[in-house]
Amino acid sequence: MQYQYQEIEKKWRKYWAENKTFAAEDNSVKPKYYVLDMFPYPSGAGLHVGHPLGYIASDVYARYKRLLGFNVLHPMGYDSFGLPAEQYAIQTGQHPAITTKMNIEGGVDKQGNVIPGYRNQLDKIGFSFDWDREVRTSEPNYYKWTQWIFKQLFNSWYNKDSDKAEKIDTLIEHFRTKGNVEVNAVCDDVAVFSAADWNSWSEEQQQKMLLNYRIAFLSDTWVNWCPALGTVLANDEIKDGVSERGGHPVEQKLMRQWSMRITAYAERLINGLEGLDWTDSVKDIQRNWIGKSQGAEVLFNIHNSTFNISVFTTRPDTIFGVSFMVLAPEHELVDVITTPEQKAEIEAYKKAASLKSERDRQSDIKNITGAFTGAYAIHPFTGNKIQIWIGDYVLATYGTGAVMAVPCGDQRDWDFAKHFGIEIKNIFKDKDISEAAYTEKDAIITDSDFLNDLPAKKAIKKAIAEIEKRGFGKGKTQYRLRDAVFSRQRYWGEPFPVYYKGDVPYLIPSECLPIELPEVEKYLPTEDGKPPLGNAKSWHWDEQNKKIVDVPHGQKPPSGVWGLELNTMPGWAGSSWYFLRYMDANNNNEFVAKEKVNYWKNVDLYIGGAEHATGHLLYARFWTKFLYDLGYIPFEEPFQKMINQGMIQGRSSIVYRTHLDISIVEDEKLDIFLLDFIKKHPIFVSSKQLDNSSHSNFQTIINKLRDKFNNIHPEIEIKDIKIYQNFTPIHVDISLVENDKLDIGAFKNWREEYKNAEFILEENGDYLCGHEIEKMSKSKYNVQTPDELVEKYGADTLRCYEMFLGPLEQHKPWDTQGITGVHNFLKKLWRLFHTGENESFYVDNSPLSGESEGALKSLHKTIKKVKEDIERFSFNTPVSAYMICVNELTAQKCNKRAILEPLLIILAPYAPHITEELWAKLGNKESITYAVYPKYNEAYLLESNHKYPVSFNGKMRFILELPTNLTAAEVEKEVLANEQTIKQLNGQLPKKVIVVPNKIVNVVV
RNA sequence: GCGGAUGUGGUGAAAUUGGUAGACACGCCAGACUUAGGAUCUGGUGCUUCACGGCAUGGGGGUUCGAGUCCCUUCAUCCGCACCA
Repeated sequence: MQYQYQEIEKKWRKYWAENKTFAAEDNSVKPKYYVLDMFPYPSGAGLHVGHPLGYIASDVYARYKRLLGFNVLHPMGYDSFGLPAEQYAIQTGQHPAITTKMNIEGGVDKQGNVIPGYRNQLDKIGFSFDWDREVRTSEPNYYKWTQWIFKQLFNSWYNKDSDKAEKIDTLIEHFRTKGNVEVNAVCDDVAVFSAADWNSWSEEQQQKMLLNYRIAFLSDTWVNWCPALGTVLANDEIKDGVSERGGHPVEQKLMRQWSMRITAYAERLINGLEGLDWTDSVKDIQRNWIGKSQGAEVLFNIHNSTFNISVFTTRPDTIFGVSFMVLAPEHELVDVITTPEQKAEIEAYKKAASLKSERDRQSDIKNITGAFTGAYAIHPFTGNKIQIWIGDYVLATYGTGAVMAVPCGDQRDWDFAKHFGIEIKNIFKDKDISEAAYTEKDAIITDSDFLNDLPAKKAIKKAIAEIEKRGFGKGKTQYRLRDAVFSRQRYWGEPFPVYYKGDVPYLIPSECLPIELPEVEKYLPTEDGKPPLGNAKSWHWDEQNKKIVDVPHGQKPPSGVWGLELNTMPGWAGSSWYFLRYMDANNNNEFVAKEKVNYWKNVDLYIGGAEHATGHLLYARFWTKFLYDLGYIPFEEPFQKMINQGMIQGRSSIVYRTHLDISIVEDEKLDIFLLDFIKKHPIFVSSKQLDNSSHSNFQTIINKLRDKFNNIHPEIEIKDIKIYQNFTPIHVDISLVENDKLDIGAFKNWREEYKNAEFILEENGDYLCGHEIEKMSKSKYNVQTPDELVEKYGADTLRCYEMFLGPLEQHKPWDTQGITGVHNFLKKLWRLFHTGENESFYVDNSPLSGESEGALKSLHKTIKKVKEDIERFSFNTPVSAYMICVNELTAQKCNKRAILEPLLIILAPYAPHITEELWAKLGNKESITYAVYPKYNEAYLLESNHKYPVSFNGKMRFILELPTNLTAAEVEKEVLANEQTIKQLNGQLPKKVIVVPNKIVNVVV
């Protein structure tokens, strides 16, 4: 009986779905294990073989854990809000909800394209997802809770004293009784106020003050505005100065926006990384992104002015080396301090700087520019007057937007000083600063009053202490991380549960959630530039009746009715907490029930791409810490262990096109026929013949085409005919190619213009394509879908092959050729169970006898190897181990149930369908999913002899088989007595003999 | 510039604590069986040499009886950050 993978796989997928085989238990005495894949965005293009790579690995692990007796949570869902569906909606008018649904469930889109549907594609691969827990971020019953979490963020502030988020009520109480004097909060700059002040304020004034403290807050901020997408973008959504999606330019714009005070968590986000089992690379990217630096904030008075300039420095020890100051051109004091004589120059510089885009400013770093304000600061220690400059190497958005320039210790300051001829004072003992600044921290400070003779480390401490003592500054930690902009001017996202009285935001009561996305006529901004929700008919809140009401455009709402928020939430809102929802996906009363989150806790294994390092992974950690602070969940880090799978690159096939080169006896009118003929007869040269124009086929084709041309145009006399020796590489659809061999017939039908193509072939008559490794994309015709492979080889083959390809984390090219090897392995496995007459199912049920020693050894070696490999997340090596085992058992003609049955269990995580089938054929009534992973027995692996490789000076010369129970001395004796040794020594005396028992022997001569 | 990762046959790769480099596959070569095969099976296959042997884990150096593995140095590719004071 043949291995009928199509039928088998269909049968078991049906069985699993009907029996809910993979449903996780919420109340179980079993230990829990939570395996999660990164949330996919369901795009219309569907999956290619790169996407399921991580899913297969996590599925193998999930199934493996079940065999070990764990209660495994392995869910899947969709991050279904997002730009592509909305862009499509703008183009076609189709509601993004419809597109999104189709992308998940399949169908035919408006342009007639068949959309395979994510779910259909996933199902074919045999994943053990618990589909009853599926979530979609764009479903109201999901985003209800995203809105609810937003409300918690709005209703919280960050208390630095307790170092956690607290309910805003505690803050209000504090304001009411004590004002804000003793409040130690992460907040915007606010003036001091008393309890009396607070109590005297109007509701509006109080609300506005609270916005300075809330963790979700509304403020006027400089945002990255992307005109092409019509929305603001977060820093992590911008790559190289353009939008990550679509590559559109981005500009800075001052807008009133929702933000999240993620900066409050900067320190905890850095510290929390320590205990995580993530790659150093992703941890570093996050540390880098948060960008912690420690130093001091120092105030410099301005000569003849009441103003002062605050600077942040990481090197307060070099304060005696300050020889000038530089402000960012946007610094608020620039206009105030500039002297009348310098006004013109400063204005010109400011203008020039403002015209430069962020990108130009970055790319133009070699060009040193700046202008002198004419003003002077007073050095706080020496009292010296120091020049104040402006320069665009100082960023307005970092620190205080001003620096104290120490040219001897900072290269940028040094360059600036050199360029403008400003004094460079050396405060480092015995260091030469004539060619460049000395930026190492190992120099001894000199010429610096109380810091003299101290190394940098000690001097920094002493300088800060002195600065604080004298009251013109303090030690400070600065972060590069910015608060995250949380509004998007788009339609397809979560609506905010917010309405406005004037410009003060108020929350919709929790019992009224979700606030569902309204219908709009078009998905573009309104004519007066408001976000798409401005097009909605019903988008006002009736406070009294607690419902959304219709207020016609241009009309003033009646009293008690207020406009709702027009922005929507960004993509990362829904994905920042989805892993919690899987624990309790259908709960209508809570975002997750306490007892469930207490049982499941955090994700144990998280698999996905490394590209989310600064976005999703940071935001999800932030929200997790926040929910922990408020006591909703019992852990602070969402993803304990993470593996970042590598990208699977495409392997493009290339054909080489050229054409005839004909010259005729001149007749201009006929040129058009000639060109047409040439165009209709493209010539493709097989890749190995490119340098071989002497190939007889070249002449054959020339002759053939000449005859053909003469037939059509006998009146035209050909002067010369040859093949143009310049070959254009063209991507050809990989479905027309197998093992680099082109299916010529299919190729001719692929494109109308190739119908009459001619081919210069290899000797054996094949057309061989060239190939290139590049990203999988439609335009390169190199996309390999899992569906095709499942069709051709089965899901088990695909699963094993994707794992077999190489280490999960590594980037690797897709090569379909190798898949047959894995397919053959499964066929061989099948044959082990079909040794009866006419290859019918047969296994030997009799107990093992002496001659099964080899089989036992093969089996137990494999049990051990596979277990160890999976546990260290080496997903590729177990496949080889299975192959070796099946090869050995085949050679031994083993058909014993006692051997084959455990083999099925250990293989089940990789090849679930075929193992279920054979497991059932063995007479088992329950799914193999919950079988017990076999214990490996060391005794079967013990050998009586060991084959010692015998080396001379480290070079292996021969193998000597000796009993394993010999001592090192006995082994040495045996080796030295061996005639091959005597031959190798050739009369020389061995200096030393190294014997590692049951490993190696090395003779030193 | 800073930080991280990766370099092993024609290809994907393996070698878990330093101990036979190239397991397992693909591809290729030869053979068997077939009307045929993109089916199945057997054997061979790092490079070099007629051979004994020699050379091989990006390059150079070191530690060691022994290095793909540890240390130093250098090169290449990829990723992240980049006037962050």
